[in-house]
Amino acid sequence: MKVENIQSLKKILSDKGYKLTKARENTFSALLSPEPQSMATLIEKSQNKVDRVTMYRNIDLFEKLGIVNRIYVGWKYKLELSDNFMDHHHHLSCLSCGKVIDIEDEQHINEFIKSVTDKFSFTPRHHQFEIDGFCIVCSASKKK
Amino acid sequence: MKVENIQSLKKILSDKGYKLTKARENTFSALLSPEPQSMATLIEKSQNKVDRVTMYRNIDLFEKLGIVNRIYVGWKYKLELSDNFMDHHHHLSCLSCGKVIDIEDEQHINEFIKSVTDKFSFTPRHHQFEIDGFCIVCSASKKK
DNA sequence: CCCCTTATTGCAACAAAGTTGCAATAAAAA
DNA sequence: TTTTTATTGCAACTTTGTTGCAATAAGGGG
Repeated sequence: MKVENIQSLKKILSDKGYKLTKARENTFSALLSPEPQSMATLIEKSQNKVDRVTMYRNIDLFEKLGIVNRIYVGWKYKLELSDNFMDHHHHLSCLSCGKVIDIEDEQHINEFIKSVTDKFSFTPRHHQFEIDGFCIVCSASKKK
Repeated sequence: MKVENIQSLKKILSDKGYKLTKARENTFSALLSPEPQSMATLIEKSQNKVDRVTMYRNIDLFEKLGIVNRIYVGWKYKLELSDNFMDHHHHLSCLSCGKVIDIEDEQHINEFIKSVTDKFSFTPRHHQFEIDGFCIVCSASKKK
């Protein structure tokens, strides 16, 4: 469900009976970024182009259409354009200082996902694997 | 970091220089439940025993101490008492209708976790594995 | 190209969720 | 019991997300 440009966005929308509007084009533009972004950031980037409420509604729609992923980092969620068939985020998150460490390694994971989704006839869009705990620094220190 | 009773709660707190207070006892009581609960539920359960703000502060503290886990289900987080060494939640979440399907199967996962956390000298507290996509019903239907 | 239908937008108003500063209070240590 | 220091509750505020509705703009059909 990767969106390459405005035309492919239009196709995805119209296939489901939705319209391509200026607000949706701008929503899409705001999403272009190498990093996942918070809702607040998207809203700010689109100041006086897209209304706050419309932004919420379109992000919801995009998510249902598989155009964007909502991922959790620490306590908050962020948004990003879907990229490949299966986007993913694997990280370690420190409960104390909030540091986030990204991890790679997919092999085991991919088999696991396939076996599970097949079992429920579930169509995966993206996945997220988070381990919460304490980083090497915070494991040692006493308070805070 | 499992808390068995008020005495073990007191020990965990005082070991780090925190005090055991009535508010914290009540926060702990509210957390007792077979199911993860939302912040709103905890606040409501403790009506006129613990102030809203204090509840937020103590839940934050408990999380840092590893007494509670914050888990994401669909779009919102819920809270639960830590139970074992490694709590976990694995589920499929439908982006369209919001249905959540729990999955078990740990084997691959556990090795994976160990290899990764060892590598970063990270002390795991709990983990969560979520696959977002479309359930068998929503994969078929056209809109919404 | 214009008209018509219907989805979509922006606005205003509201509801929910989370945060901050501070004076009063209650643990725990002495 | 007194003293010290963390913790609480309150009030006020910020941020985040939602709802209803009238005005507007896509896009399909003639």
